[in-house]
Amino acid sequence: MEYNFREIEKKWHARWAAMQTYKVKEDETRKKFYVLNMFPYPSGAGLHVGHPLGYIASDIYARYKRLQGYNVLNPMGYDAYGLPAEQYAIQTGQHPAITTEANINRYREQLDKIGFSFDWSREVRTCEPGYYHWTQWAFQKMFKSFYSQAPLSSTECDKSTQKASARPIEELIAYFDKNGTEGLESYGVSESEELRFTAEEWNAMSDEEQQQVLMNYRIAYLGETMVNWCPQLGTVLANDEVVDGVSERGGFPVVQKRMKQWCLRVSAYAQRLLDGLETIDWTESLKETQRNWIGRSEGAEIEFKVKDSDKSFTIFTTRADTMFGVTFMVLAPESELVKELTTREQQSAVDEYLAYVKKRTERDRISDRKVTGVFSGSYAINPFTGEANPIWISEYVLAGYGTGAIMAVPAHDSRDYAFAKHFGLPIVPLVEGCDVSEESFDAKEGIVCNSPREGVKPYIDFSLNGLTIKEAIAATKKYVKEKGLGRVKVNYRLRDAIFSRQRYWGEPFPVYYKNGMPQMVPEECLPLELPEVDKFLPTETGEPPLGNAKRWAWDTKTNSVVENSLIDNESVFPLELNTMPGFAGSSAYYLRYMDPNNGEALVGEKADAYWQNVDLYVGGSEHATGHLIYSRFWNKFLFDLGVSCKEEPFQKLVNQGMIQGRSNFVYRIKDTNTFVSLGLKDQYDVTPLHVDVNIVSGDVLDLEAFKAWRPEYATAEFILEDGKYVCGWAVEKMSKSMFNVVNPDMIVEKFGADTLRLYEMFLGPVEQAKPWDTNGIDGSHRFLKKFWNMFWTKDTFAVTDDEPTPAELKALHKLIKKVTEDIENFSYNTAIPAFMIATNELTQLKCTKRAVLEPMVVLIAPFAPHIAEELWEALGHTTTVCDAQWPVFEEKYLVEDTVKMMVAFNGKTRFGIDFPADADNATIEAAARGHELTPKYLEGKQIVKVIIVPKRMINIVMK
RNA sequence: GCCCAGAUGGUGGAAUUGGUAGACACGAGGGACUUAAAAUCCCUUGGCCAGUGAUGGCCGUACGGGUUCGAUUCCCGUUCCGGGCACCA
Repeated sequence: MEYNFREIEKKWHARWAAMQTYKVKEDETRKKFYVLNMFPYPSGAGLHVGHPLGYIASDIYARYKRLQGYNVLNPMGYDAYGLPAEQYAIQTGQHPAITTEANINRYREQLDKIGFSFDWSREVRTCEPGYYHWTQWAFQKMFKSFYSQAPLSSTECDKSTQKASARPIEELIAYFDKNGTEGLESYGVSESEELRFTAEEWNAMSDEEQQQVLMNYRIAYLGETMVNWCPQLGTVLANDEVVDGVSERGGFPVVQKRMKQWCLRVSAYAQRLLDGLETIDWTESLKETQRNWIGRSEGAEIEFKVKDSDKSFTIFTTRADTMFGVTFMVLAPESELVKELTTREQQSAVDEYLAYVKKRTERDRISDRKVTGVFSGSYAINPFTGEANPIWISEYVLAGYGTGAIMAVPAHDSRDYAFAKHFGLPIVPLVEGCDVSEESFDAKEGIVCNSPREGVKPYIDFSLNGLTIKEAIAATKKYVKEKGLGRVKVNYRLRDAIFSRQRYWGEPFPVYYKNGMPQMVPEECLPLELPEVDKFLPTETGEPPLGNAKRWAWDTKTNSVVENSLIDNESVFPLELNTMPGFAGSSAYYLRYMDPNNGEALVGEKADAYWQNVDLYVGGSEHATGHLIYSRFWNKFLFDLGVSCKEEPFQKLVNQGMIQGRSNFVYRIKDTNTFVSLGLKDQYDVTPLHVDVNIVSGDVLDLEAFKAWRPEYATAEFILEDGKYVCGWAVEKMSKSMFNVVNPDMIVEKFGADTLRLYEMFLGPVEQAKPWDTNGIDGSHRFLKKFWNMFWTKDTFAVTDDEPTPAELKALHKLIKKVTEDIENFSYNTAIPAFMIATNELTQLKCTKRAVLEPMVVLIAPFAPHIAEELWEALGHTTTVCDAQWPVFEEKYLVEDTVKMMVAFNGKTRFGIDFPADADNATIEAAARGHELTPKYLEGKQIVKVIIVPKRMINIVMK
């Protein structure tokens, strides 16, 4: 019987669908296992062979766990909101929903061909109201929450034992009613800026004023901050969406702009996001990337008074030990202090500088890092030395980090050093023996000196001289705290996430505006559905695309969406025109899969308690500082609310490597239509041109297909070598423009899904980036044919019930051991060779025993499910192979026949003779010592020592 | 600049936690079958040297050292490639 993969695969796809083989239900009697892929954005280009890599890897694991008896959740869905569909809509007028739907259908068709064990009954799409209901709901919950280290009701003594958590905003309001902000800092309440008011002042505020104040504390808040504005995309972007100063999508320039936007107080969770990394099983490099992104730094905030003024300001430093080396101060240009501290004489110079800074884009700042700055005219008094230091303004200080102001210590900070050299400011070294004539000494090592300097009358009774830097940092912090000069502070690089996008194709905010203040659409009215618009571009007045919607106003009487024309700001109010960013919908989708059709909650308590969190998450590492931070934040928030029972959403994470394209080239002789083969190209002046890899086979060009490929090549002529045209090749990103995209459909059509699955796994470690090379696929296909042929003699099914021989059982159990270990370790690329070896061995043994072949079918089922099903059925089973039991490895079948003796002498190691395997170590050692069994070339030499090494080898060292 | 991960044949990659480096596959070469092709099967395939031959010897896991009877594996230094962060005070 021939291995007819086309029929087999078609048959089982139909049967799996009809039997709902992969549908799962919560089952208290079985242990759960949750496998998840990062859900795809359905792009118009469809899948290429790189996409399914992670899906195949996780599918193998899911099927394996299922065969081990676990109740496996393996869902799939679509991250359906996104820029490409909207850009396409702008160009063509086609509604993004239609484009997205079409793309999803195409994705589904392609995915189905590969034979995944997804439970499609749990499919989610982020753009469907039933789904984004819960995205909107979570946003509202964040609006209605604030964050603190301890409950505001807790007393002084139990504060430290309380947990940091999101809490209802009512708790904060009650506190303000009673205390104002008095004592608030001791609860560690997260805030945008530090506010001070009394209970009387609070109670005297108007409702709007109070709402304004609460924005300072809400986890989802409307904040006026510097944002990354991308004019070409017409929207703001989050930090992780900006790469090298240009937008991640499209590569358009990004400028800094002060705008009022919805933000999420991700920074409140910075410490928990950092701590949580210790509890999860991710790669070290990914954790490191997140640690860098969170960027914790411990330091001190120290207050500096302004000379001849009652003003003062605070700086942040991690080098409190360098207080005696401060020679000037620097403010960020965007700092509010600039206005306050600029003197009349310097006003015009400062204005000029601010204008210069404003017109520079992020990209300019990165590419052209020159030293710029301007003197403000004011001086600050160093609280340690009493010296007056000039206050400068420079773009090298960032407004968004620390306090937007620094103390400059040019001797020990390279940036301050460059600035001091450029503007001729003094440099005072503080470390014994350091040379600061050419560059600053930034290392945190050495012995402190000049603190205070000799001959300078110390302003305060304090000296750091003779201490190590570390000791000096600690001593200074302690002193600063005791004397009330400042406080110990931890800063994080992680910023709050900008949550508004000036776009159409995203979740609408369930928010309307009354007197300019945002109000939440009542929870029971969710979801607030995305309205229809005529145009997907911004309005003429520059409003976001939702400004084009005719029906986009909120009637508080009927609690419904009504025509804009009815807006009276009495009972009908304008709705929010921004939409949510891409990461909104992807931040909690793993929870929705647990209970996708629940109309009452994001996830029901029972479903959440059963599935808990994702055991194995597979996806690309490009989400390290985006999705994987946001969804950890989102989940922690839901954990605080009691919605999610686990603080970390993804226990183990595997990053699949990108599959790169392998491009092919033809070489055209300049100014001709003649193409020369690779080996002869150096004899001519040639231009390499990309050629479609689909008309090249084994680097040999199909000449007819090439002529037909493009009209201009119809008359092409060729200079061949050995009668063939050989193409050059290179590894590049897989992309349409390089003509190196390989479509999985074509592979499936030609070789079958099982071959594709096997080959993708065989290509190399899942985590590693590797080039796709279709040439090697024959090997995987040949293997499946061999595997199939073990079961058949001509057209009869050859499996017998005879007792297997020890050699056959050994081959089988070697395989069970290897495959089980390799799946657990995610190293499928080494499991597949084991199958090939076992198949060859058993074929040579002419093994047709059911006791051997049946477990083989189960072993291969995760990798090649279609062929496994077909053989399983042929073996007489009425249930699918998915209900089989994973074979159990038994050591007793693996006994080696012999034990080797290794002999080391004269600096070389040699293998000696074999002992019977059942000889025990002592016998072998005694025999070796007695010289009875040593080979003849060791005659007369003396045994120095005998070492027993793993694998039961005996190592004898001779002299 | 800082942090992380790497470097093995013509190619993708193996090597159980220090124990016969190059599994397995591709490619290449040779052969069998065939009118021919496809398919299938068999042999060779890291380099150098010796031998008619079975075979034997030397070198070899980016480079230079070290530890060890023994190092792709552990340690120190260097080079190169990839990834992350980067005026974050």
